[in-house]
Amino acid sequence: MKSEWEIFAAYLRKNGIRRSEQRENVLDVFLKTEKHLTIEELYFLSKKKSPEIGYATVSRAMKVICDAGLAEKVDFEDGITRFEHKFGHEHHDHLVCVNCGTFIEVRNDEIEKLQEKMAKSKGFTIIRHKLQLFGLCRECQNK
Amino acid sequence: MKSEWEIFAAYLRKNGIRRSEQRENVLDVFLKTEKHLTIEELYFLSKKKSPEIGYATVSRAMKVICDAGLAEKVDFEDGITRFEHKFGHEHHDHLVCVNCGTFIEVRNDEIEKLQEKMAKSKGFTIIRHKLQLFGLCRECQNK
DNA sequence: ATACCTGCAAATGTTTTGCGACTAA
DNA sequence: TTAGTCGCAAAACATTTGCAGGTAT
Repeated sequence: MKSEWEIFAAYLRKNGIRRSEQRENVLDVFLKTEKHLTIEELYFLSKKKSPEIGYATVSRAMKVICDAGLAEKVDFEDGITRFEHKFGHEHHDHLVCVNCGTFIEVRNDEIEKLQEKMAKSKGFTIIRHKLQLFGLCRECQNK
Repeated sequence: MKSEWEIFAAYLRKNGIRRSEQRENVLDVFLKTEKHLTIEELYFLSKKKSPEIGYATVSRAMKVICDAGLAEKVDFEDGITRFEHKFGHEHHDHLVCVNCGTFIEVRNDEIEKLQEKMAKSKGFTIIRHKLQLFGLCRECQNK
């Protein structure tokens, strides 16, 4: 199985995109952090390796990384875009706590099947979907 | 059963918010349009009744209208916020065509139940949820 | 050499906020 | 009278784009 880096290299080659230290540092930071990072967080973490890096470069790097299929944007409706790992992670939905902001990734095949069925009955072909459950996590309920 | 206007009036009274022609015109436009309107659309439509109205006033009015439980923000990930009717409309999900932008409102009780179950198993209490299925509608598939 | 890439600053695009004037209650 | 509202312009906010100089291939 190909690693993220191999996929990235192949994507760059195929699209005539050059290698660059900054972009690779952004990817490295992204891959090493098992958390949904914002561009701002990626920016500050990348600064440790590339102190001169600009916000725009991080933004551009994440676009390439998303296009390469390694990352995906997530929007929890708080106005900030986060990125989650895509490669090697099967599709999942999110349970988001509206109080503390923590979230859990969940998956339910039965729901996925029903979605497919529902779309088909309306003549739609689903390309992707987004299911977010907003509520209170166990801890926040007990406060 | 209370009408939207009665609910609105009650909400204003309860929260010490005054009546205003502009706000009522925005609400009137919103209620009379069975479509997911953007602030910009609401702004232009409201201008017909209140030519001097400002964008900010429409934005502020929609906030009050949402708070009163009559409208709800919808985000189809195209960067523009739309508003849909909430009062007297039961919860539903959206099937959105990524090609032409049209959408259908759908509802599936079985999915709702499974969501509840899934959340409960993780200790979450759901307050609201959002399910969006992005794909191609019948017409766009045949092109 | 030639595109691609970079950091910076400026631009973008949508929505919100500050302000002095206005007005409903 | 007085606190909520208004329209306008400016601010806010996250992200993107233009540009002139730098760099991988």
